[in-house]
Amino acid sequence: MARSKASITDLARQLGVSVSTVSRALSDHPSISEATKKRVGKLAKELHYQPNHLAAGLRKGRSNLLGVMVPHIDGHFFTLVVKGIEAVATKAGFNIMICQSNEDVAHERRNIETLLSAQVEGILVSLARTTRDFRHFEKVRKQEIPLVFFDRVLDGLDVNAVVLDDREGGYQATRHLLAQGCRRIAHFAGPEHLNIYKNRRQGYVDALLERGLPIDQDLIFHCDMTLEDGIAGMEQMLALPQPPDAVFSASDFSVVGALQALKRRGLRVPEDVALAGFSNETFTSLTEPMLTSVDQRCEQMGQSAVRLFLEMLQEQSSKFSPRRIVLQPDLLVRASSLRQPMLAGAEQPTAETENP
Amino acid sequence: MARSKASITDLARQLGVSVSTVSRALSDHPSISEATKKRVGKLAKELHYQPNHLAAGLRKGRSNLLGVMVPHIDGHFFTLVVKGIEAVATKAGFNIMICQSNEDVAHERRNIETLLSAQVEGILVSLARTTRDFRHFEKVRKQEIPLVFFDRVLDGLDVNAVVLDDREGGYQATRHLLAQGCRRIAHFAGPEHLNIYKNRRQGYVDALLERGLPIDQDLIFHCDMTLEDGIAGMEQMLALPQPPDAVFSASDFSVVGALQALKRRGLRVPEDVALAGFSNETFTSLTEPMLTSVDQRCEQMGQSAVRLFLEMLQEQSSKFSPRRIVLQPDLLVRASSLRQPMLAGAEQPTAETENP
DNA sequence: TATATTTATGCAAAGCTTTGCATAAATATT
DNA sequence: AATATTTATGCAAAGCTTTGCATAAATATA
Repeated sequence: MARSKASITDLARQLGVSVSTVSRALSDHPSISEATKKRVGKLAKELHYQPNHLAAGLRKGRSNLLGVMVPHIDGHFFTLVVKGIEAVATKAGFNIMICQSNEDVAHERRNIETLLSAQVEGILVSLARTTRDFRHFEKVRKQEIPLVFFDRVLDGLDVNAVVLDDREGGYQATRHLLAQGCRRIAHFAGPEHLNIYKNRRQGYVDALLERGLPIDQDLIFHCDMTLEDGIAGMEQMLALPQPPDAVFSASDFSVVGALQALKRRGLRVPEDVALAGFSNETFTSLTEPMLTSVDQRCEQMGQSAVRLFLEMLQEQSSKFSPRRIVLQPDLLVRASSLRQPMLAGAEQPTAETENP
Repeated sequence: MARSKASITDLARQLGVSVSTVSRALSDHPSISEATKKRVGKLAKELHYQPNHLAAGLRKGRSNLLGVMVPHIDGHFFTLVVKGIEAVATKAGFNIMICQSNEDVAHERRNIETLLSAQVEGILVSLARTTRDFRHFEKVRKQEIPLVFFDRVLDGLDVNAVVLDDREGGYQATRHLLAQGCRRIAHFAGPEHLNIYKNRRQGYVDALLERGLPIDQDLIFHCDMTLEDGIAGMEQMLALPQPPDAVFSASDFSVVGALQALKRRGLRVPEDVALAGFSNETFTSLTEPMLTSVDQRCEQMGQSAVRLFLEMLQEQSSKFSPRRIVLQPDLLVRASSLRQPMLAGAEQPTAETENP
């Protein structure tokens, strides 16, 4: 019947009261009598009244929108981050508007425009791989809109960010392998211009040095972290006069490659070569043996990003002290690296096994 | 300097022209002189003017927002669908607002409210597992807002939807196994109240019957499709007096379980038992052997859903003829089911190998 | 030169809410 | 009974754009 959209004005007219009364009644304002509140509520339901957020947002200067930009939605990591973002944002009364940069700066620029136009109250962003230029974020700052980076940030930039302690992840994984008795530990390293890979390698190096072990460049294999790269890397390692007894890979994909290469050669994991990866991808629990990996706290990263945004919102943008939240990785020890049976439930391999 | 937000009014004042002129200049209206357009454009850039979509949307009655609701964002399938949605929606000038129902009807109801309040111009939704009641969608229809379901739809409901032909997927997979010479084909079936699983099983049944083979209930294992279920199912099958020579599982997860169980027993895949799964999960290309699986055309599903929405938008909601788009699955043949070496590039196993 | 046409701009309303201030009615205070 | 207080409601502006209609200026036509 009633073709569409009833507005607050319609309600007012039908009830013979003013629009302000209706507005206040709907938002449960104390100076409206219970009686009218009920009448208004009843009619609202009957007419399927739907508050118009656009109008309200316009008037109040608040959109209740939170913009999110990721390089791409697919893939394990960003998906989970977005899940975390959605959860917290929703709870705080925000709707999230999502877009992908497709790893492309031009896209990124355009998306920022769009988000700003949509009057988002904040922007959470993980940079495209190629982004080096930051002018498009200037505008955001000019408009004093809270901006939070997550995972991918340019080093040295004084911005709000939540990142994983990748170095620590690499460090823990390597230390764990050492604790398992491995002494020639190889590393599959990713593109060094991405800080995440640089840091993971640094953790690996730190752990070895701490133990007084040399850094053997032959044991470091640089690649793009694909499964195929993993196979190639493993084969290269096995061809060495003194092959490694463990591999810490900066990616789960390449560690699967290593696993396949080893199996093909009839070598046993972890007895002959122990394996550890990074990211805790779904499939790490599906291989045989299951793969030890470093969990990146994806959901928590999303949650922290939103919380940071909410805090900034509180502070009225007056205090301008960029914070950086560093999340601690979580080493998940599984069969691929377990040479010495552990006590049940022990997921922190470091502390107690520290001394030789 | 200029603390924040310049509006069209500010531009008008500073230029000594009216707001309407500025508005038209910005939208490149033909009746504005090039000269003023340039002046306006210049100042707009200087002041970092940002059009306010809320205000524009309010005035035009168009929000350029498209609502999307999925049961959960994580996981292979929905992630890819969302990716597809985002791509097409963005191209059509829409921003997407995303929310999760967490497989919970109450959540779903609330989300619908939120999306409607946000004045979305359409809603794409995949139902929560538990949804049986549809009153919350009534409101959407009342407001004549285009509503498109994808993947999960209640049967018999006369709504716009884009779904996969799950029966065909099961049918093709089974037919392929038959063509590979398998004759005792087991099936791991999912919860029957979900039409996707029911249909996949139906495809399996149809293929067998077509070939004149009996449906052996001992060969059908009902479960929740986890990896563990797959192990259990496989072991149960192997204990039969006459074990199967192939398994078609309605999920990739349980087929990995089957693979593990087989390996543990020292049985070869595909020589002793051929395997095929469903969903083309990432890890299907990471196992050894790689797993044959049915691709669900996730991205295409998202794209189709948006296109359907756009069409409805065109038709002014006058013509009310719910359409249903049925996507054809794509059987990806990999080593786990390949007993007879195929010609390179042949991904359709049916047609040419039809007759015994 | 007066009239018709074109070109460029302005006025003001509308879209839906929210909200400060004012007002009317009802109740409490003396 | 007159005044003060409380309670409930209304008026009108504001938030930023868009747009139909009107108008002024400039150009073309007769």
